[in-house]
Amino acid sequence: MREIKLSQSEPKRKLLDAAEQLFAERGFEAVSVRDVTQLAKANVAAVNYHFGSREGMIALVISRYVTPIHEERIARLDALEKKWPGKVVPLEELIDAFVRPLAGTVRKSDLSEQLFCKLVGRIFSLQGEALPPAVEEQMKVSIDRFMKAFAKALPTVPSEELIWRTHFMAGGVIHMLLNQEMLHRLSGGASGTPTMEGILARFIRFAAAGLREGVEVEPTPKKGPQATFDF
Amino acid sequence: MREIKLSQSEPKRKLLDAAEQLFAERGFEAVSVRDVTQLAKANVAAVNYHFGSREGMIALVISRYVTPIHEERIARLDALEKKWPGKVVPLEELIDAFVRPLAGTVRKSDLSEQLFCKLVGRIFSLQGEALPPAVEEQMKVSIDRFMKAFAKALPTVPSEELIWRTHFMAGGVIHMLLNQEMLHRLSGGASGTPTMEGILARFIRFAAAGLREGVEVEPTPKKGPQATFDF
DNA sequence: GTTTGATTGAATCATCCGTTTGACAGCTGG
DNA sequence: CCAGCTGTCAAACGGATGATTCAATCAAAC
Repeated sequence: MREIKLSQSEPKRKLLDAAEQLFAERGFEAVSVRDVTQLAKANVAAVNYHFGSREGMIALVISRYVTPIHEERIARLDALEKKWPGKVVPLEELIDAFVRPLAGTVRKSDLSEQLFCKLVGRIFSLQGEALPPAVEEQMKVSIDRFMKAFAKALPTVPSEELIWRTHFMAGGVIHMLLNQEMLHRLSGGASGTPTMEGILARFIRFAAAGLREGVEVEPTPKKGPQATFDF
Repeated sequence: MREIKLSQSEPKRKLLDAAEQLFAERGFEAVSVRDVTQLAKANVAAVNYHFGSREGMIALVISRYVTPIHEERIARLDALEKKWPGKVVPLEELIDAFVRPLAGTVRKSDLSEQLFCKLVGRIFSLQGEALPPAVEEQMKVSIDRFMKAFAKALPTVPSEELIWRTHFMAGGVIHMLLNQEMLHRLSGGASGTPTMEGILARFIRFAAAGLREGVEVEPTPKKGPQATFDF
């Protein structure tokens, strides 16, 4: 009998959209409640009414981005381990599963691809400073699963070394997400394929080479650069 | 318009020291002039008197960090090119010359090593948002020189590819500088050598492998337009 | 000793911030 | 009809911020 409202009320969604856009453009700290409500054409009190506080709104924006990314990471990793039963998942495919969800595969809002990436980069560069506990927990879970997968794919790399290398890799993605626009602009026509797909392919090759530095390559027939989709 | 004196007076230096420490700990945006003057035990007006404005103080802090780093980068690159006259400078030595100045070789203040690195990371993650023009120019100069050196060391890597790879590398350093403390904490005893020297050695191996991914076979020298970008 | 210019100090300004309030409208179920 | 809930709104509150004012201080030059 009791009716449950599932749909987001219209102004609340407009607030979230405005907040996402402004956060992506300027960063969390540089956006005021009044900026958001002005862009959303809502009243100043709307933020505190709908989200409790400014921090609540930020936490909601963050979790709405991180959760789908986390779930897709896990799903892709599950799919990979099912695809290579018992065997070792190829490193490039692991990196792909780890990185691609950050690059806009899961689109929740109607932000442009660049703004989406920028916001994701900002979120993941926070690194436990002001992250909601639930979000931090999700991050830890994915990191843990992928670290184990990386360790299995690179059994000859000492675990301490692997920690640092994945750390460097993470920094590379975040920096790429945050500054791809600037790189496109400054490099003029020299940055080649400006599509996210091309950037991802480049990054995966770079990160894979760095991660497996020093491991002896068995006579496994290596194919050329792969920029393939799995699904 | 108030005249700004250039000579270092005692309270001015104390202001800069306090500002450096707070900026490193909390970030530029999260520090008010009152925080700085309180820590420096100076009057609130001192900031505006000595630096013209809060932004002027920030710009001075930034340039006092970036300029020595830039100069040492250039000096190390000059030394390398003199050490290998006519020859190709080994990639690892180039990366070392590029990265080591960021890690505290040049110490201007009495900040702890971690705070120094964190501040450097914060500065270089600004990426042309609020950087003083002179500082941005210095960055462009070093990037340009090192990009040419990298291109010479890796003649078979297409220039577009090289731009992206150096970009990934830059992200790795910045992330490492900003979050090394967190990594130490999260990895517990698993992160092995926590010394900056050890981290640098790890990073150089990682970055070198990523930069020269795919080189050893079939040298196809390619020439393309060179590009500069912030780092 | 007086003058002068550079600093410092306390108070104040105007503005912005996040949040709260209370009034008001629209709707719903009784 | 009217209670009661929900959402919106203008207005205001208390606080923090960067900047400014103006008198007081102080050391050196004259």
